Amino acid sequence: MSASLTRIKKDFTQGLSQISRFWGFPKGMGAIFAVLYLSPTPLSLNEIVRETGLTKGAISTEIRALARMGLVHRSSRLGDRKDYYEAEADFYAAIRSILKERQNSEFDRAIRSVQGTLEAMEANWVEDEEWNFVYERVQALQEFFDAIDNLTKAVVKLEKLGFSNVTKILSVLK
Amino acid sequence: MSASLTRIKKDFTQGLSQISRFWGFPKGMGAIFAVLYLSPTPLSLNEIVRETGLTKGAISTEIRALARMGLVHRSSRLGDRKDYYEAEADFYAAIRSILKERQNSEFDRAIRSVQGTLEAMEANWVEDEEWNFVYERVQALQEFFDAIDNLTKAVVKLEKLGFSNVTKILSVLK
DNA sequence: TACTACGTTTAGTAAATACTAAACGTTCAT
DNA sequence: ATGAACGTTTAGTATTTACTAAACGTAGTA
Repeated sequence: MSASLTRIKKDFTQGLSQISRFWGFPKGMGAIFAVLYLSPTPLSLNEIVRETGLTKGAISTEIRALARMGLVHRSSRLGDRKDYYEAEADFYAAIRSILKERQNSEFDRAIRSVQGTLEAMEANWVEDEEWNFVYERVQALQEFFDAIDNLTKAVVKLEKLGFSNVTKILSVLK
Repeated sequence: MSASLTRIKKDFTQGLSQISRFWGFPKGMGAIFAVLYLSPTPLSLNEIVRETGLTKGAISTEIRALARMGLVHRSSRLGDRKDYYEAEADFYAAIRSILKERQNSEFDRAIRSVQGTLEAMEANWVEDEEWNFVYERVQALQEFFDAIDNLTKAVVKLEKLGFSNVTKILSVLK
């Protein structure tokens, strides 16, 4: 591999690390994805260790998260005990996968607690100005969450969220 | 204020704190927003201190971030040195505001670094199989980022991203 | 002028998170 | 069976982030 290619890869990896951190993920996660994304062939765990400088343990746990999000895929070869990982190169597929994963997450638990607040108020109603105000506000938030939820569900259901769909959306929003 | 209303507010605040953390923000930020969101009247900094249990300093810095995102608004009253804060109740407006804010963020810097990688490769081209592969991958990522960027720009430009627009999008995606 | 009621900044602390090093269990080869 | 090459788990550490307490600057008030 040429010297400049090594440098290119390093820069790119650093860029993705920052993006990863921006979205609240460990920067190592971005680095792992970057290394896999730029590799023409699937890599073993130890190869990722070599490329990223992280330890096996860290990679083991973080790559599981990446796999759960559908950003990397694990595969194994016959007669080879190593696991191999490769990056998902279709980002639209990845988005759908991430949204799907999100459904089971802590986020939805919190959203359901808002729903719960609403139900608790209805079950034990108090006729009071402030009570009314609070109820309306909580209800508005819940409706907003519902809209978002429907949107993500629609996206997840698409067989393919491709370029064409994005442009379709863009045209509607014009 | 009735005892049960206090409890309702506390539960709700806790829920928003978790949602805040999920999105990578301090949980205090969610708590501050929740308190303002459920308050019929704008609150002063010291009132927020009382409601959240956080200190002035923390609230001062975090509320500035909230204001930058357009999630709260600061106002002042004549003959009153206190600042008053109220929550933005229109979440669609808030989303647009957040996306706008994002433009100047660390995220865009990182994205531009991907663009930079691409340009560096073009400026110093090497005819090589792996070089080609890497170039195509980086290019694909950059195109993806562009699509996202256009999407957010379109949303920001809408005079109002309301419920109706969301349903419009939903119908296109069907 | 000094005093008070503010919001902000700063310096230090507590808490959460990412990561390392090493022990562990499993599978396959000898 | 023993050992080597794996991925995983765990316990501890380093780093980052959120937060507190207190000093500070400013503007209005007496």
